[in-house]
Amino acid sequence: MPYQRPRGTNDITPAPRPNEPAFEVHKWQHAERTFQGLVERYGYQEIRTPMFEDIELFIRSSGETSDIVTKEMYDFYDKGERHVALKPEGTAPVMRSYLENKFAAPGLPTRLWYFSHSFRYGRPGKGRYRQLHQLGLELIGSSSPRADAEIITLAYRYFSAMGMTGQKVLLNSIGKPADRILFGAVILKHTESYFADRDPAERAKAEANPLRLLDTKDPGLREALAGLPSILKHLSPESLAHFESVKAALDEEEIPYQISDDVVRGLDYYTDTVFEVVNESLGENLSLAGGGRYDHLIGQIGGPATPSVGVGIGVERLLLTLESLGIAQPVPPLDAFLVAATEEAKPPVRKLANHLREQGFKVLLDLDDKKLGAQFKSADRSGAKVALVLGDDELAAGTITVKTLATGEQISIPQADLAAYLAR
RNA sequence: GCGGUUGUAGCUCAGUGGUUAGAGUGCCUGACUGUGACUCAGGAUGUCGGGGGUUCAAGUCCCCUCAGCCGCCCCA
Repeated sequence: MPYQRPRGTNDITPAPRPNEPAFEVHKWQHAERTFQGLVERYGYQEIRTPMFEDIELFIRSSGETSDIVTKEMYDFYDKGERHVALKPEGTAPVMRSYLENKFAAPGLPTRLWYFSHSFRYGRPGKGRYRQLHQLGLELIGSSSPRADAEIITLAYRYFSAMGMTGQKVLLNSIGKPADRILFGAVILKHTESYFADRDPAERAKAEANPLRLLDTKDPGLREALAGLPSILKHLSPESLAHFESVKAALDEEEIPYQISDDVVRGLDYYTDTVFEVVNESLGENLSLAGGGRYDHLIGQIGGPATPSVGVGIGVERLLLTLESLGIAQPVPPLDAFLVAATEEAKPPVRKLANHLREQGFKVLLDLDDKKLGAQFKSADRSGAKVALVLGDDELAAGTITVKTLATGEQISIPQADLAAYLAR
């Protein structure tokens, strides 16, 4: 094998890859179309941004101490000495474009969706890739709790529309930056004795962003955190009221969720609402989607303060979850495979193929002058619903033989009735 | 980035340091003169992930490396 794909990347192929049924292109197409169909009914419009950006954009938005910035960025210098990074997430580029191109509709919140690559330089594994794909939504310009609920609702309904069951929304609020500074101090105080005899690097990391200690799996640290009051007890009255309204709006939409006060998210730009969507069948540690409100992001990258909320959905993880749940995805069928029974029938068969294609049918025929039996074999493997046979008898009578491949049943119909037969 | 584990035919996998590396399945051809799947007969296929080393001899032992998977970190 002279070459193999770069580590942590995937080929998305027309036929399933061994052990990787999720990377079949028709499943991806279905996922994209379903998403587009759903969110466009809510007024979202597509946006496409470049695959790479000035690295500063990500440092400013995600936060200098975030893991994405400190160790997971695919960055390089181009021939003009520009320091750029393959985008590690979708939100910052969309916000940059929004600011740069000023396409906001006056008087209306801006609703955007995207389907995009993301790149994260981590150790790959199942459901964890260096090149991954995200479907995302951004609702820019509303501070209403209904905006938060709209985003969460759409994420949840999307998974349902894909046939998924068992997805859970984990919901939390991390308040405003001021709340977080206060709560961070509380956390550090609470874990002071634990960190007293830890190494300085670990201590520094904790001090840089104490909130991230909350979702630790380290048993010692978990113990040290025991008895710490919930972040929800430290919210300002405004944040608390916002959180209550988000919950009420989700109840109204009948979206099930569970409050999970250890969901803190890895990016610095979130304010108030944060959430993740998980599914047991994918594994405890992998989330299907994550998002929240980021009222200060646009301000952080140099624009006017603009309240916004969004979500990113992991396409690989979505499809992996559907596989592990055994949820079948529709395979686009071929309408017919045309078979020429005799040499004389070949030109009419080619003509018929074109005729059917003009009418919108998906048809295939033999290219390699195969014998009749081999043509049927091709028909069988093509996945076509029927084989259409033209030979001397049919040409003389103006009929066509239709064989249903799954059952082997064969009937003869007038050629004039063929389109109506296939369309039924 | 850290720890563990795996890598042999298209696929699933056997293979005590000792001829020319096997099985099942799939694939190709034929029996089949107007019919795929079933049956029967025949056939092709490997850089044993890659590189180096030890040895009379390496798929097998050692080192390095690449890739997958599991756990950690983190997240989609």
